[in-house]
Amino acid sequence: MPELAEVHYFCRRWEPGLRHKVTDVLVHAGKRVFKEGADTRVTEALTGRTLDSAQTHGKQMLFGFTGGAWLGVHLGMSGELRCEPADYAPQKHDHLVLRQAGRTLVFEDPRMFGAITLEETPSAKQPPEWWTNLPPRVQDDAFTVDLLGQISKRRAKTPLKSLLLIQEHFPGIGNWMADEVLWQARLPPTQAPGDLTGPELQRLHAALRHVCELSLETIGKDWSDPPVTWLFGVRWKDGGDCPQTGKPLRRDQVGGRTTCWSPAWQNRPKRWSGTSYE
DNA sequence: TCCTATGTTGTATG
DNA sequence: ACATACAACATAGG
Repeated sequence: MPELAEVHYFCRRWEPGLRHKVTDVLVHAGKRVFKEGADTRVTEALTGRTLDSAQTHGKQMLFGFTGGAWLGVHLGMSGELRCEPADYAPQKHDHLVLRQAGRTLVFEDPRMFGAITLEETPSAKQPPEWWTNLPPRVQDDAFTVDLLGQISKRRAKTPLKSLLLIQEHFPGIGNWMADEVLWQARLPPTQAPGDLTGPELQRLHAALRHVCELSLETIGKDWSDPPVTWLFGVRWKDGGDCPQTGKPLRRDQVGGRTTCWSPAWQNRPKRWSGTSYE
């Protein structure tokens, strides 16, 4: 499930635990989701500590605890965070469970493509370096059209769809959001980024911003659907029609990922070589 | 039974 | 060195 907006939603599931002490930690030790021995260190690091902060950056989450313990969470393909009653009985795929007096915070991940890291710093005000070194968010001021142009030049021939999935450049964009952005920007998924014109880069930038912001306000806030005018509502299975043209959507493999798009809508005007009206 | 899946990483290939 | 392609990971559901 989890892309930018879903990650934000799941992060908020743990917010009721803020300012409350962790009384007990239950771990499925040895599971692959735990990186660098986090499974053996997490109990001592978090028991008795208070959950102090919760934040997201793209698909990454960071939970800060008093005393400078930092739990990094990535949901992979099937991860979820939930807040359950204090007497909740952990299930098969609940690999990390934090007990508090009034509730139980749960990390569940059946497919185990997720990741849990644990790092200690001198204080709860000093996040780990990996966190402070993350690239600008798509929603940040630092994510400019100019930056998008630079990225597009550097990976000039990578299919646009594949480019948008590179977390180093577009943190939080996943398969459905990439399709949505391309559809809203009216650009074909196989488009070469290096050939994008100025106006097309502007459109791509605007669509990235819009899709991120609006999905955070809907899915990210309360799991409600984004506008029915989006591709989102019809992209999930075969047989859907383009909300703009009414014509059948196509599903192709692009860069190894299923890509839903509307050929008649996501096309570029023909141009004569050697002329430039942009 | 076979195919698909909202992700990432390591390896092979060009 | 660099970019791109693809298998692999583990599980559930259609």
